[in-house]
Amino acid sequence: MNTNLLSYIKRYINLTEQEITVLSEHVKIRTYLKGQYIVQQGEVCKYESFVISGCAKTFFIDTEGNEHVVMFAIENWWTADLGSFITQEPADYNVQCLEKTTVAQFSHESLELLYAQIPQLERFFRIIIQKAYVASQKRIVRNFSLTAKERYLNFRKQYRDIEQRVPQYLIASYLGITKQFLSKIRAELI
Amino acid sequence: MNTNLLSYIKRYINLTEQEITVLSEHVKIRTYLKGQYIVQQGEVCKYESFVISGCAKTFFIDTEGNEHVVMFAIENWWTADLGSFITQEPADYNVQCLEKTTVAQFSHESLELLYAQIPQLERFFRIIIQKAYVASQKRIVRNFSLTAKERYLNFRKQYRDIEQRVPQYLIASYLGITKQFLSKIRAELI
DNA sequence: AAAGGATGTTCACATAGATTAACAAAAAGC
DNA sequence: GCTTTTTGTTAATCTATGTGAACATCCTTT
Repeated sequence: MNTNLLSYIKRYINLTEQEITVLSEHVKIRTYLKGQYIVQQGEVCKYESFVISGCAKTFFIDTEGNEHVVMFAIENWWTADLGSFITQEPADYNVQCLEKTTVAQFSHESLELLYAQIPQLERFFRIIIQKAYVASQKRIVRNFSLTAKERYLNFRKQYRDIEQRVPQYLIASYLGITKQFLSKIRAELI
Repeated sequence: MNTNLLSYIKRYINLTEQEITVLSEHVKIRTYLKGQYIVQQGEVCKYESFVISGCAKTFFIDTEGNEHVVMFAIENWWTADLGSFITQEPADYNVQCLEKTTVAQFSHESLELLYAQIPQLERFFRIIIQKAYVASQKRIVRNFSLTAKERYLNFRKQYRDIEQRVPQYLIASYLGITKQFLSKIRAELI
């Protein structure tokens, strides 16, 4: 059983040795190379993935063929197309690795089995999702009430570790602006 | 025990008669008049509220004093400042009734007690929040990839029942545009 | 070291949507 | 029924951000 994942789970719930064993039997560790896809738009999202090491972006291609970055995931973050995972219908998003990335994966069937065998996991995932939901709402609010420059500064403050690792044009996409405009903002800040 | 709430919960989990009794002991039914606040920015959000009848808006006032509508809630929707409810810290948002509104409320303490006594509720709220999270992510995506007109059309299609009940300028605020620009879009559509 | 691709910058011009202000229409109060 | 308040519209002007194209850097790979 991966220690990163285990200590992450233990922040929220307590598990017995036996439960940990059950859990570990249903988690699959997998490593993807830079550029590989964990989830592909149009295919069913098979796993919820916990990032052990590396970095991935979630994005989609709109009707005009433009790429939009929805989120990034680094160590100790979860990534998936949750809508697709829940309903087992085709994904709206892609998840692609920006570096060599190792993840711990839960399949849909495994997770349902685990919920039945370790009811505490319902609590664990409820808490995780609650936090993600709150963060998501805050992002909506920021997008409406802040300028591009303010959003960029906020991003830098909140995700400095991500900012160091991913190219500017992906950050621009995440912020909902063009790379040229981000470049202009960065120039102004010096 | 309110029938709306009960049948809503039964869509996701099965409860015994005894569990329903426990549940009903911890739910408070309350009616607010038009204009009253269920949650106030700056105060701790005491309840998660399930709307039985009526309509409410969630909004916040930014540093320039402008109001931004974050979401609406009508029959069978939940409303709260979830971030504040979870952490029991001051709320970022207001929830104000747009009509006379009756809600079923769960306090933080009640809910923790209920989770302990009816573990299935963890599952129920996990599922609810997962759906809310997915919807929230989709909204972020729409805000980035669609024009104001497209967002308005999408809103009309998805929330026709809300569109009928709330003034245009609140819809404009929800969409992140001015009421004047929404008016222009509406004129174009005829 | 040269060549090629990925990434970042600058600038001129275009546009979606904001702002201000005036007015129209509908709803609520008296 | 008339007045006041709330809600919705129109139009002129302004601004934040997008678009396209050219160029500059910086990694890779050979």
